[in-house]
Amino acid sequence: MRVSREQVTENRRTILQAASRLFRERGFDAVTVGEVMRASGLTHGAFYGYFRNKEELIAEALGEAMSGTAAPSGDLADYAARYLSPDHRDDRAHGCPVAALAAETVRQAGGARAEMTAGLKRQIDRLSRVAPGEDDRRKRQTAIGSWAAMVGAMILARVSDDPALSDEVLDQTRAWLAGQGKDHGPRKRT
Amino acid sequence: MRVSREQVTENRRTILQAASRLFRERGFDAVTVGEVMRASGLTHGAFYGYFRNKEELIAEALGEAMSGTAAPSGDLADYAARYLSPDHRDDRAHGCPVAALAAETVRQAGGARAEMTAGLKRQIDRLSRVAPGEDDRRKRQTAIGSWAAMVGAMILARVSDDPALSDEVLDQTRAWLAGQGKDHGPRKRT
DNA sequence: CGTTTTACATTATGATCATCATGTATGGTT
DNA sequence: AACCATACATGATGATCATAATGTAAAACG
Repeated sequence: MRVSREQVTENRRTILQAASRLFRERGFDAVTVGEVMRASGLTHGAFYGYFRNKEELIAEALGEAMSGTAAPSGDLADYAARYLSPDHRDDRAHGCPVAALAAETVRQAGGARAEMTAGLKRQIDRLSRVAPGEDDRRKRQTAIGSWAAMVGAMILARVSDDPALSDEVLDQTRAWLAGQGKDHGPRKRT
Repeated sequence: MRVSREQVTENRRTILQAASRLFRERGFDAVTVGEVMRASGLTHGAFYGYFRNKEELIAEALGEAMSGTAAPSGDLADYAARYLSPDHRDDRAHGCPVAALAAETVRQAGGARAEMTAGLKRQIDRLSRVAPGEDDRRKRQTAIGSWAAMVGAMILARVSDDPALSDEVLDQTRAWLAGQGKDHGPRKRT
């Protein structure tokens, strides 16, 4: 052994965090196992002492990323304002794993999808708690709709190569959500 | 020549459509050039008579897919109801290229991003025309926010491996959008 | 009808990876 | 201090691709 027991558990964490960062930045396919290990200060070959294969790394790194998501502090509008910021748009590596990786996770093997689905449920539950609304059913609906809008807006803002359009998508979605969230008293009449 | 002039232009269309379908279904990376050609009834080698490289195919196929998007008929709620249907969720190959490919297009070379950005602008303009709202500014805001929610909800619904959650995301986003769209009279008070 | 052009199939070529095999040196253990 | 277990580095291996080179047969054209 070149490395103490503690080093090993620390290395595992390092690998997972490096992978989580790199995957969010460039996607699952574009990041090679060797690259993850290099970013962790180890060599390619050491990888298979930690994980059975790349698929397992992807699932665990995604779980890591999903767990690392900050719980909403403040109300839903505050959360949306932070989420829809240019800083978040420009820092994929440390940003929301759903916006960065959900579209690719669909085609990933079971483990990764399960991790993301579990993360989605947690996120919807947490947002439901801080969402405005009359009853729990309505709060949850607001949480789901708002969350979908946040994720979608981030993806659109990132893909646009026109900076003005990109900013507009973030700003207008934020304003639109704020307008939506304001009041929704009992609405009986058409 | 084994093939007439007409065949050549038809072959080009066939290749682009096959690529557009395959890319939406499985992503840019997972689809090989050989596969696209096989799906078009030709062999791998013939590809380079039609396109300079895979990058060029991706840009053109994406442009094809973005142009093929149906213009909204009816109001925004109708459009959202069709967009957020289980049929659309389950048929990536013929569905919205933005929901299927936007997240990967970010990392693609210039041409593909430009095609998608142009498509986004067209789509926002078209949705703005049918969006409810007092003035043009507000209609555009509603269009952007609603479009973001639709794209986001589709991505979330597709990644969820829990069918109940997947259906809930579609249903609740649709209902939430319908609620949002109802009325937004002049709102001055906090 | 003969010539030329070219779209295509076939077959390399070379790069990139994921995964595996082997040797080695050091921490753990008694 | 001596032995053992193992985490690691190094260096295959084999698969998968994108891209390119070459040959061929049929369309285009005079």
